[in-house]
Amino acid sequence: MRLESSDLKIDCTFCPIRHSAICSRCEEDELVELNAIKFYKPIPAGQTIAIRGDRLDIIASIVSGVATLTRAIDDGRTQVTGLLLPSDYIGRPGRDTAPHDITAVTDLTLCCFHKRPFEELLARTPHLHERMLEMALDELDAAHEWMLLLGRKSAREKIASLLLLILRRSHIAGDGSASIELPLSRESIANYLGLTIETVSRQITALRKEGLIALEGTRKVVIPDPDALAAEAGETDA
Amino acid sequence: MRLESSDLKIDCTFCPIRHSAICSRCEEDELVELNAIKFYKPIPAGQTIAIRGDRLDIIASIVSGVATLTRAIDDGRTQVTGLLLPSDYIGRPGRDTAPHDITAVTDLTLCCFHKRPFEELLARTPHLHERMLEMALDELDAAHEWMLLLGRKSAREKIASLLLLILRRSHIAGDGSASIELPLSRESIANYLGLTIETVSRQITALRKEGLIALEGTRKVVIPDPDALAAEAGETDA
DNA sequence: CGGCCGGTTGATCTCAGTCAATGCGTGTGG
DNA sequence: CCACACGCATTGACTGAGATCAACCGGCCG
Repeated sequence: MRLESSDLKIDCTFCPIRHSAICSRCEEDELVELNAIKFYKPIPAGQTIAIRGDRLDIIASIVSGVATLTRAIDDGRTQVTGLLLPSDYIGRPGRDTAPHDITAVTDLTLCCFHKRPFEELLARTPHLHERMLEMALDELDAAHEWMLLLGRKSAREKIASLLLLILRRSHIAGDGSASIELPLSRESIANYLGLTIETVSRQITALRKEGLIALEGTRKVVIPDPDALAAEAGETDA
Repeated sequence: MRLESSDLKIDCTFCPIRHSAICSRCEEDELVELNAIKFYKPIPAGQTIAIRGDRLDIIASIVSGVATLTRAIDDGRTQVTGLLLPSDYIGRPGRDTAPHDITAVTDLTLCCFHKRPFEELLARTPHLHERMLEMALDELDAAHEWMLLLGRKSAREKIASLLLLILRRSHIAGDGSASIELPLSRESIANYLGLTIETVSRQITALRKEGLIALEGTRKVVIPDPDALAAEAGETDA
């Protein structure tokens, strides 16, 4: 791993992820301790942050930007197993190596901690521990949801589900219609949905021709009626 | 949820999952506290333990038996999102409702805790917290591995991978060959692998005809050469 | 201007799904 | 004790969704 040196330090009070990241349950005094050992790290789009099996001795929250977790089979098949958005974290207390490849999709700002001091702090800060467990369980639920998508949904349902996922996580509560910016390339989308780029392209075109979505350029998607799209996504529930 | 009353209580010292469950990191005094609030509950095979969205106010470790987690779409499509074996746990501190259906596949013995007292204990027992976080992260890794399988592997690779998974988790280290007992019906296997029962059946037959496995009845599988099967599973790594 | 990269579109193929029949083991009732 | 039915698994014939192979388009950069 090539994350070592500190740069600037921003007061946690003004941090955009202050109330949703691993630190969100921390009191002032706990924040001070975290602040003492944190350092920011910018990562350019496209850069590999970790490779499966690599030693990884930091824990880091995503302050801004998007990253992916991927697993691959040696013949080139690849599966994106997770999408990391601001407030999500990278790295594992108690683990020395990365369980997947981690790649910056867009330019990224990370709020990093070296593993050892972080683990020490974790051991005596239940608020931190609590929040990390909660986030891990949330991620687990999201992974299970995605397993349903990968194992049982059609290509069209997969695309619709992805668009809704991104819409929800960017929660720009428009009155009815909404528009989203896809952080992922067609190839990454395919690898996230367990499809090929051609199928992704075709399904997006199909949804466009049916008026369920509109495209502005190749990355911006307008969703005139999210509920109609949800019906296409095979959603029963929230 | 219909888990309320206590039955017999076994001393944790003799518990088969003492060293792998959520309590595995606990000291003697911590075990005493856990013991004070625990109760065992037998569940017959086939019984539904929780339904997605249901109130679930226990945390429970599986002492013996096998259970599945499933997510479903209303039209009948179903995905098994997790296989729970002895030492795995059910329920979530900090969550009131079940995020998936939980079903007993075989007869089950659960070691249960009511949520409130458990959470209190958790808050002042870092060993417990630590272990739960570790287990959640392990489960997350397993889920990501399974996403690779669901999104990218062929039917044959899926079957081979499942057989190896069960072989490994039952770790009856045979010298070379090995045999396993499938806890799941063909239907559950299909729902775990994102296939249909017909495809499962055909692929098992194919592996049998090629001598990669042998069947004894419909549930017992002999694997003469696990490495050869691993090659069919599309495995690069451990 | 030309090449490259990412995306789209088209033609064809194939793996797994669907529909349907059959086999097999177990438990039930005559 | 046998007959039957029911649930689970296997096998076969056919179909179709999505993969594969291939051409093409448009923006960007050298």
